[in-house]
Amino acid sequence: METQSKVAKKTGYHHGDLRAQLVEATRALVEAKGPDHFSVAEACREAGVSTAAPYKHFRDKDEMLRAVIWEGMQRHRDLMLTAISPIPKGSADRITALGHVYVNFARDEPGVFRLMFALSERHDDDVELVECGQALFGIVIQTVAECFGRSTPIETDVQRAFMLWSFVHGLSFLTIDGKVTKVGADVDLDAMIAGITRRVLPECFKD
Amino acid sequence: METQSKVAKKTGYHHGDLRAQLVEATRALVEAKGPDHFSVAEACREAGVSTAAPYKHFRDKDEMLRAVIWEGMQRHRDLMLTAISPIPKGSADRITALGHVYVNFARDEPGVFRLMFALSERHDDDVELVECGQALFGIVIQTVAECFGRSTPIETDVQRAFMLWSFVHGLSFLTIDGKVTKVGADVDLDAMIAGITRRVLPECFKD
DNA sequence: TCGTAAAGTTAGCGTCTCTTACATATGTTA
DNA sequence: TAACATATGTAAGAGACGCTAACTTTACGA
Repeated sequence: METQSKVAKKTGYHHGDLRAQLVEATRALVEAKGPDHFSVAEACREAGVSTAAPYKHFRDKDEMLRAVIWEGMQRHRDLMLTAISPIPKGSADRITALGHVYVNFARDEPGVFRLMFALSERHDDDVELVECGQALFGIVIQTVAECFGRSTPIETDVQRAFMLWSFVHGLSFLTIDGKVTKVGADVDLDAMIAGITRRVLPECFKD
Repeated sequence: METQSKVAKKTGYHHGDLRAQLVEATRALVEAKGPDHFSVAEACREAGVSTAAPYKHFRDKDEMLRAVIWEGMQRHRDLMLTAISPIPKGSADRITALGHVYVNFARDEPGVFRLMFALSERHDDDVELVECGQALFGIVIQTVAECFGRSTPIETDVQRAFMLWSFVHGLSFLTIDGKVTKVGADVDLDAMIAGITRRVLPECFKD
């Protein structure tokens, strides 16, 4: 991840990189006020330009949000790959590591997380984003397959991966929506993820 | 097209029940255009009244949405209770039945479902809604406890209930966001729910 | 029958998105 | 340095929306 606003060299009239600056402002606003309370005008104020400036870099508001989504997906993918890289292939620890990254990302960047998944109806036609999402799920499938000693996944691997995905996805939403605390139960996220991994991939825990 | 509300009797100047008519119009618009593309003005057009009329019945736009959320929660709860009532207490079938109701509700009313859970940040202070959500989760906890022959749930029941909730919650979102089809795998929702129930409550399947 | 409150209306303010027309800075070419 | 092309920025405004204020119509009980 780049620290755009710092790198950006303002040359007086021209910004060094207004596009990046606007994306960063958008991301910050989405986090601060929620995905549906973001306004282009406010992002402009933040970046110190007029309200028309963004339209030299983005077609419309949705394209600004898509840029934020795209960067978020890249970050998410990098975090996942980084998390599993030191763990030996075939280990179920890789699965729990992926689960932690998933939930942590949601907790750290709830606004972007929502944008990436919950509010993506209007971004379905963006091929790049759809492919990015598929790649993300592909990592999970691959990791599950490796737990069973397969280099190419079979159907049951996909099913198990989807089960795991559903679980951490739901857990993420319940967490960022405050349902965890609001429900009276004190939920241990780590134990939760470990528990579900053990239940979905019991064969990998026969030690 | 006029929304023919069931109760509303138009008496010329006054509506019979504009409030109910507006809630229904709001619900329909939320379903049709998504929770964040709903506008008060459009609901007014739909109901055939001026744009100022809603403010005699609702404090603001959010309160209109909250009314939709509240009705949705009531519907959701009724569906759950109806689904488990014919199934004997203690049967794990009750759990799968609850899971089906959950996912089906999300699939049938994705807009309201999103509103109820994903976008409830601003509605957290509404005590009535929070209690309604707690009651909903309470049903699941109670049903899990019954599977173990307990009438009052213990901590592990809560943990298991939360696991199940996380799963169907995530499954619901992935379904309505089209991730199920977009991911290449053909996912059988029924098998998915049955599978997770069996994994989270294995003791109940020792037949 | 009259007075009042409830439930509508119109008019309008401020804000938002996004477009159009125009202005300014920079690099290249001569 | 002059002139031009390109990239970038500004100013002004159309149209939609949320919401408020003040006025009007209707229902209903004293």
